Amino acid sequence: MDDRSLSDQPISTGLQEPSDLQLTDKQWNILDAALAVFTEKGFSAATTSEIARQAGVSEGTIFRHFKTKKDILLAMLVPLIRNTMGPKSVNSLTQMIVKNENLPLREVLLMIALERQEFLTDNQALLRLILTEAQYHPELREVIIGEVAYKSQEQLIRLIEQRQQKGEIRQDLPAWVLVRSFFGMVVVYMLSRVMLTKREAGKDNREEILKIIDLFLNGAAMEK
Amino acid sequence: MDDRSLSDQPISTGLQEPSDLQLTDKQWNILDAALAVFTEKGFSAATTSEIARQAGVSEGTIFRHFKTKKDILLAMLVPLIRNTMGPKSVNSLTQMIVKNENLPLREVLLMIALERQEFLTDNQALLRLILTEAQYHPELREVIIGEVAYKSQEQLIRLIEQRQQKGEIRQDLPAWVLVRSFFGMVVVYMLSRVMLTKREAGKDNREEILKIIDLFLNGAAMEK
Amino acid sequence: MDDRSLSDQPISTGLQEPSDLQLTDKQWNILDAALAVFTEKGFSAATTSEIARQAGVSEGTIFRHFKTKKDILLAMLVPLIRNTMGPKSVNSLTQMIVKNENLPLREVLLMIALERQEFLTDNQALLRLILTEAQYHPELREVIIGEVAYKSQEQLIRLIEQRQQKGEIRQDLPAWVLVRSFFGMVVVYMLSRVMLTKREAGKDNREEILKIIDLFLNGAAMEK
Amino acid sequence: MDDRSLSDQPISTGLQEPSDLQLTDKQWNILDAALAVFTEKGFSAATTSEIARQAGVSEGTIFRHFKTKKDILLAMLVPLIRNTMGPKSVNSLTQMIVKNENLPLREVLLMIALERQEFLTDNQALLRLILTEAQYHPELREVIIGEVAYKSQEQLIRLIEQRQQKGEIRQDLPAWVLVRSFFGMVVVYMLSRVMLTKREAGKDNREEILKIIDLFLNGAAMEK
DNA sequence: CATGAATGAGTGTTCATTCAT
DNA sequence: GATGAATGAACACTCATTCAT
Repeated sequence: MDDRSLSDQPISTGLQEPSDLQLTDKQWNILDAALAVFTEKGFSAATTSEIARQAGVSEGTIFRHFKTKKDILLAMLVPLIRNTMGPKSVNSLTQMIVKNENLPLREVLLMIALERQEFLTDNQALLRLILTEAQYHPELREVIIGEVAYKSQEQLIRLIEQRQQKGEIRQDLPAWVLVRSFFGMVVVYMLSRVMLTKREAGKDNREEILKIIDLFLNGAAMEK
Repeated sequence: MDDRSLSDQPISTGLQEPSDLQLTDKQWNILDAALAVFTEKGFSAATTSEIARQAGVSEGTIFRHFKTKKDILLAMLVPLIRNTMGPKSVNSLTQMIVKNENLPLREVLLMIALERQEFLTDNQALLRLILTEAQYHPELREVIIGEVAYKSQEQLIRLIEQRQQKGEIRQDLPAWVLVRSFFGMVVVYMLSRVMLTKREAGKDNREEILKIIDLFLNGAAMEK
Repeated sequence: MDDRSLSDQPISTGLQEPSDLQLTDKQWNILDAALAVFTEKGFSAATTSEIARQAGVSEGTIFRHFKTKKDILLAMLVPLIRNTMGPKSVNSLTQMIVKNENLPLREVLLMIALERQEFLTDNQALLRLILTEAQYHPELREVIIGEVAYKSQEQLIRLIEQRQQKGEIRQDLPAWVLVRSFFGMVVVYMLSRVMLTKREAGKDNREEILKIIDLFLNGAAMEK
Repeated sequence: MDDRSLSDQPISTGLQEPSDLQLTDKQWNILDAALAVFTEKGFSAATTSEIARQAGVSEGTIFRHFKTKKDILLAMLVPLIRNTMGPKSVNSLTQMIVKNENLPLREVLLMIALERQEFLTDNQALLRLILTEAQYHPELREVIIGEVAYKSQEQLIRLIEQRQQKGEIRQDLPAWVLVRSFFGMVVVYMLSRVMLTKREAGKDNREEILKIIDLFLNGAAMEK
């Protein structure tokens, strides 16, 4: 599975409908090529000529549609985040939370974790690009925080508060502490899995995730 | 607070003693300037001419001391990680763990978290550079994993296993799950604090960290 | 007489028809300038910036057409040798030999010598460049030997063997000894003429060449 | 046999006696290294730092003794030619001519050719350097012509005229035509031997040279 | 006198951007 | 609108030459 092509990536479906964003076929070709080249080399080491070649257009054409190289990056990433990655993340969270209001929290957290894991695996290269370039392009940083981080956190906070009201969850800790902690536990586990191991991606790690959820719910201390 | 200059950064103290690494004053100047420029622009977008200007030397001088631009990066980062960042992290962990064997775990975890927080705050820009460039330079990746990540994790695992034997900590979860989870909770909290807020760095957040530790030890679930 | 510009040089007529070699005007300009600069300074001391200036193009343009400086040299010299210098030499020899089968050898040798002299005079600077750079570029060396030296020698051997069969020429010496010797006599005479004297090129030296041919045919020894 | 080191080369013996030329040990080291580097890379592609390294001195020292890189070249080549190569060539010719006044010309020419061949073989790289750089440095050109070419030719002319007076050699051709022709025959034979073949240097080619001398003396034409 | 670190102009080469066609 | 040749400033890197020690 090639996670470098917008057309093959789950995340890119939003862009496949050009009318959505008033993008012509040609512009879409360019952004698709840009995604591939930027993710492989990084923004700075990528060249517009390679993007042009991969897009099957001339270099001149690129600059007819996008004023600068930076514009290509932002024109590609910002809508991707705003229209696809953000909504997709938020909606899937919302649905899982709403649909499963009566499921044990443990089950819901597992679903969320597995879904996040799939997302991270499928979009590894893209996420790496986004996080790297966010350092140098504040526009990007703001979109990520505003459209993905903040909104996702909101949904998780909703979940936690829901369960706090139900009495399933401690009420003496602010919801955001619980949310960020859970997120941190899961993400660090996933990253270490991706970075440190060569285990094939398919291997089922549901058991390991369940251990983390158990830890989150019941704590590390010996039960009194 | 300028966290871009080696001379102002705690982490760089190891390098400030040139004899340690056989670095001349001039070489040190260059690496100091390189840190500033690489940190600001990233490796690829940084130019040797700007490094030269900031170091107050000619461009030729840079290449008398370092064969390529990439060599500058690695000559700066690898010793920094290997000789300073790594040992510093590992030793402070080791000491805190050994010295406080009889302190409640909660206290030890607080000390560790606060110390990590200080480290992260003081070396923010440097850490960002290291993690970004680790993507493109496997040498760097290996040093980080080998000299910092792996060794630090080992110390924390020692701590957890010590407390498991004492019966303070559950024994039905592998130590590494506990370690990575705690690490994830704390780091994501700190990162969100750094990225999302404008609160001045000085503000005491001991209370918040204690909440996270409470969560880690006692879990999110309502006590039965 | 400017023997440094392709456009003024007989040898370059083949290149002046760009279609022959798929060379655009601009590429031809660059190669023309390259010939001038390489000839004047030698390959190593010539700079691409001077070639650009003389070609009336920007330095970037040069590298759009030729990947490296060495490529410029070879793109200029190899076709010149292969398509122009080589065929021209070989064909004119062949024609002189075939057309004048019944002329006395003395007359044929004179024609050949005069033609070689004209060639050498017209292409002095170019020949000097080729022979100099052949030391450092084996590709060039091979082309010269294969396309000019070997093929020209073959024609002369044909002539000699033809005359040996007719009984005009001694048969107790191998043809190649006769050929290389004649060639050596003539070339050294011409080089010394070019290098050592200030006589204008136009001066008729037919008498002197005839003496050399006489020597070649009849030997230096007093007739018995 | 390393023909790149002055100390191993017949030609360099003249320079081994520093007092001859007021050269200190250090200067001699530099020139020795310069010879090696210049012959390998050519003047332009050679670097002063490599010369310094091979000479075992610092780069600064080089420029204390020789104002510019070009000065090194000329300081090395000009005395080499003037004091060693020239005299050696001329003297050996003179001796062979004077000592063997009564030997058949054929024998004398053979001795001369063999001696020239040895010289050329022993000093191949040096000769290539000299001829190449003579193009760009008129000082060099003048020394070669004045100290070697002209003086050597004079000796050969003396030989020829001696034999003309004895009635061994035709008197209807100017001596210089005979000399240059003989020289051309022999040199082109030797060059083609060096350039075109891989036969080991040691192989005896006395027979082939004798054929050339036979040709020179008796001519190519069938004897009437 | 010797050193070698420092220099800075210059090298071949790249690349984002422009613009005539 | 699309092209791709042309640009020229910038790039990483080199090297003959200088000069403080």
